[in-house]
Amino acid sequence: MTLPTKRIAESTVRRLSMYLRYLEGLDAVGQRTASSDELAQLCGTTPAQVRKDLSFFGSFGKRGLGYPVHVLTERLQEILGLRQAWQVVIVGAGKIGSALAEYRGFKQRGFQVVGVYDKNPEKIGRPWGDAVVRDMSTLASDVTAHHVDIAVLAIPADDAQDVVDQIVTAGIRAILSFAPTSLHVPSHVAVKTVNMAMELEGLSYALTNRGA
Amino acid sequence: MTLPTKRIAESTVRRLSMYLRYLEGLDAVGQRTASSDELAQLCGTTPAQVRKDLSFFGSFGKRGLGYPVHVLTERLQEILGLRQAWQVVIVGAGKIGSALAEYRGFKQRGFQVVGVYDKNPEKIGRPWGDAVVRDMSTLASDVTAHHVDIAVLAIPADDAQDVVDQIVTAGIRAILSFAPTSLHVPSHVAVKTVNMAMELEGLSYALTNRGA
DNA sequence: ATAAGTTTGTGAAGATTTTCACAAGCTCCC
DNA sequence: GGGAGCTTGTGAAAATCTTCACAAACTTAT
Repeated sequence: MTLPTKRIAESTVRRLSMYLRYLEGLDAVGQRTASSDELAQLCGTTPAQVRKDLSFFGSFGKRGLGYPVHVLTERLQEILGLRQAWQVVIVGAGKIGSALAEYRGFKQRGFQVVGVYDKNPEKIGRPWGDAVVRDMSTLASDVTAHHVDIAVLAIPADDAQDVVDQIVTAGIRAILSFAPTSLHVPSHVAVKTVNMAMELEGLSYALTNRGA
Repeated sequence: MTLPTKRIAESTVRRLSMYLRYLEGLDAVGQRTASSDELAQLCGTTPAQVRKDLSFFGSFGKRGLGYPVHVLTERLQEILGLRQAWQVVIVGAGKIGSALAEYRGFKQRGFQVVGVYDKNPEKIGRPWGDAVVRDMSTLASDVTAHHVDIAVLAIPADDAQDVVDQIVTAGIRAILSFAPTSLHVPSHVAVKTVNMAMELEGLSYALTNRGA
């Protein structure tokens, strides 16, 4: 069904995700079609970029009219793999993991939190959202037993690689890390890192060198 | 002092930030020099990339030896604008803002939280870290009065553009947004957006299309 | 002092991503 | 039904970013 002949750039996938967000909004208010120009303005990109991105996956639009909102919404969900449920564990029962689990769009889009883990004895056993914080020592075996797809790492940088090695061995397939460190994984495991310090430092750079 | 003749790519700046993180670590344990190869392995990039990135700002290394850790650390801090204090406000007194303010590297690198804002009357006036949550209606005037440099937005997508417009008018120069929406600002304002949903969807895409 | 062994700095080549530009196709109105 | 007016889809061009490859320069050993 989804058969992009070439490898799709990460930047393209990020934009697809953004198109989807706005298309869902347009669909909700009953708008039937949207042009590449309209999508581009909403997403802060260019019409040509929108058309090119979508063209990798087929031709959905009608010339003279634009793209059918509802159809394209479903197609993007399919392309992005959002029409199925993913099993997610959150590692680190702190503020970040909590913020993520709280975010309504999270569950809505098929990301099911099946476990929360921490190594701090004071946190283990405590209720946490719908779940209970479990001992990190059971993480690896749980990942294997429940076929967990994605692990969200919200733990200190120094602990991150060790946990990654464990869950990779246990069969994890994707990792979203908030630890400010680079992670080494085999090539079949997908990794994204969100590094807040890096973003802030990017702003600091921009403020410092704005004239140049 | 810092005079990169060309515009520096955002990806380069992100890597500089990462080099700095590891260099600080090496410096702390007393290592005197580091080769491009060592830095590349730590950061998950290539030696050529490291050398190219650093070469934009001058030649810091010694052939046959590598880069002087301490000198390069200071130079990168300077380049990234981290040898001065930035005034930061956090908008939205929720989990994300709290996680950020809690992060020790935050203050350590010169990002001073001078105010936390929320529009929820139940939160206004409550203690929050070292500060007290203030009414969002005072945000704009505070930004102007205290020459705030950076605003961290941890609020719902629907509220984001409105707040952005206010603080831009009030003189903000940089924004780090966690709201899952694109923001429109004049070109003299720097913006970074961290979109967790987008990252997760990127992983979903990778899981779905891993074979291709 | 010399030779052997490293490692930087950097033009040039290569790869990737974005933008351009326009033919082809669709709608709507008269 | 035909023409005016939009909008897509897409090769090709342009821009951007990464990798290559090697001379130059430094260290260390002898």
